[in-house]
Amino acid sequence: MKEEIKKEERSLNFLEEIIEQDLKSGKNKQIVTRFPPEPNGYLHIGHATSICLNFGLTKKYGGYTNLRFDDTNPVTEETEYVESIKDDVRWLGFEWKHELYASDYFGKLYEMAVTLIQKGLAYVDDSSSEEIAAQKGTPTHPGHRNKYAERSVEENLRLFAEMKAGKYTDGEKVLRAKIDMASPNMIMRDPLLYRIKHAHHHRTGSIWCIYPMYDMAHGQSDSIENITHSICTLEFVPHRELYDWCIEKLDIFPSRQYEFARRNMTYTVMSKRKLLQLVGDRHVTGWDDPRMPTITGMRRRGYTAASIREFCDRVGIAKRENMVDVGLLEFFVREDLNKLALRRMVIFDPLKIIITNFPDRTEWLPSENNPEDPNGGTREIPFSRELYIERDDFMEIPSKKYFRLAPGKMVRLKSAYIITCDVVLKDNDGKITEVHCSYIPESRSGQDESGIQVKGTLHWVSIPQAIPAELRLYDRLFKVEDPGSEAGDFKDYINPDSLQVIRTAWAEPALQQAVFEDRFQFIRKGYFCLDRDSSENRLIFNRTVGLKDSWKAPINKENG
RNA sequence: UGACCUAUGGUGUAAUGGUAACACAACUGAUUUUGGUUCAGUCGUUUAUGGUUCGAAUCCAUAUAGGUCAACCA
Repeated sequence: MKEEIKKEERSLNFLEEIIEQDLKSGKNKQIVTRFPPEPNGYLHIGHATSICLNFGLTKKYGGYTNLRFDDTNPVTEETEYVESIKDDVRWLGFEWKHELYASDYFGKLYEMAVTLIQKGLAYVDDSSSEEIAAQKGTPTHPGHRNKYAERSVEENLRLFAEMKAGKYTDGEKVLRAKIDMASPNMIMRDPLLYRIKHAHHHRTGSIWCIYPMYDMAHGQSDSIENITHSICTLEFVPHRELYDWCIEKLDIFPSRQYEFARRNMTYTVMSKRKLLQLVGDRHVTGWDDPRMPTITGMRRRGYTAASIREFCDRVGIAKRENMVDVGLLEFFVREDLNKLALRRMVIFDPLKIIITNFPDRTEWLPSENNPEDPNGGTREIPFSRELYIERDDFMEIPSKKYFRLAPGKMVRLKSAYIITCDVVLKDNDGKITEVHCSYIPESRSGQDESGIQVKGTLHWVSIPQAIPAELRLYDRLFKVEDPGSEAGDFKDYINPDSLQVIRTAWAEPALQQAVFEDRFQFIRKGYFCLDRDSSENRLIFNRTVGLKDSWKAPINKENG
């Protein structure tokens, strides 16, 4: 019985366990987390994991999550990114309690630095960055202090004030914590706290010319906001010692840092630097290129927010390095889209069919919008003498398990009639130009009295009413699972066929009414959405993901 | 010749000293007016070696492998 109860519950991840303990022990009355992006790039699927984690935790346990921009480096940060990040978080379906900026705390952080100086725990160093690096030692050899570490509190106070006042040039002086130059943790070897940058800041303008480093800003900001659980990725593990040191020495609210492993995914790259290169070198059309692992790219490609959330929740988090198969992400989109996508018929590569015994008129046939949705309703689709089917849905000499059209064989046209192939017409090169078929009038969909059972059902469009559309078929951006770990430049592994454009596909007329919010399943082909490049008289669809395809063509490779 | 983090099916994540499990993938079969969906089933897992224990994926030791740290980035 105990086992049955256990099965019902989803097991807790390590952060949920910590939180439940903290709540139970009374250490925290409510949970406060933050999502702390640096506004210097666009959010990607890895950030989505962090967003879902941070917001999900406070939603589950009560409390709230702040959106805090970690904007302590004015030279790389821009307002453009702030807006895109807010837009992406909102689109994902989360609401932050407060919109905050580390730059909001520049005054307080300055005061904290002064406090450290007064306690003899920080000093102004005139060394160059090269000198500081050299004095730092190596992981296996301790570093050593220089003469600047001996400066008096008064002198440090004066110099730091002068740094703030703009008396010195960039790089001339820095403020360092006075901790331990022999620490086995390199981060603790008198880390830099403040540096001089005469640069325009996207929010504070030119008020400041000194800016705090990450370690002087992040934990302190957490503390100011009473963040209870400060969740970050594994590369910050060594920083935790310094994070705790600052909190202890400054005697401020004890936020605690916890680390989880960042999310990696096959056939893509996730680092901002690499993503920026792809955009900068024009390997993709922009941050929102549907092949990008960015939130905005995935959104344009047709991914739903719900599917991304589901992906993040069900893949889970832990502390070990991971490489999630992109197929898992695709599974969650298909799962969501299958429930809500409107079924439509589109011919990618047309083959003309003449129904020789069908009169010269148009018959409108109802077809369900979504077999998974009982309330989905139907639409009318035109049927006529001249139709298009997919070229690869016909084979002159069919292989054994070919269910589709072939000479003398019967197939059902989806929502219409059963047809038989009678004659195949070819041009001088032997290419099939046209196939003549006859239909079985009693086999009309929904009122079939023919009694004929066919193995295959094809999608089709009526030529006179067909509307042209451009299709953009996306494939993985890279040819290898982990481009970052391959020899040479990761860009050498870009998949040259990651975008296949079909200039003119033929769509059923209902697609003329497509709007951006619509999600479609082009029957037997895949899930599609309208691209924002579309215009009044030009429809462009992005393939979000193909349908799962268990059909293996025996001879010719096929089915894009 | 350092410190820290991590090792569970092909992938991701559980099992919190008591029968190694879930999802994806793969493979069978059934259903199907989408070779989709759905349903049923199959496949396959504790890095190694010692130790503690009635009992170890779990605790301990050693080894091995992978990752992180020597930015005036975050």
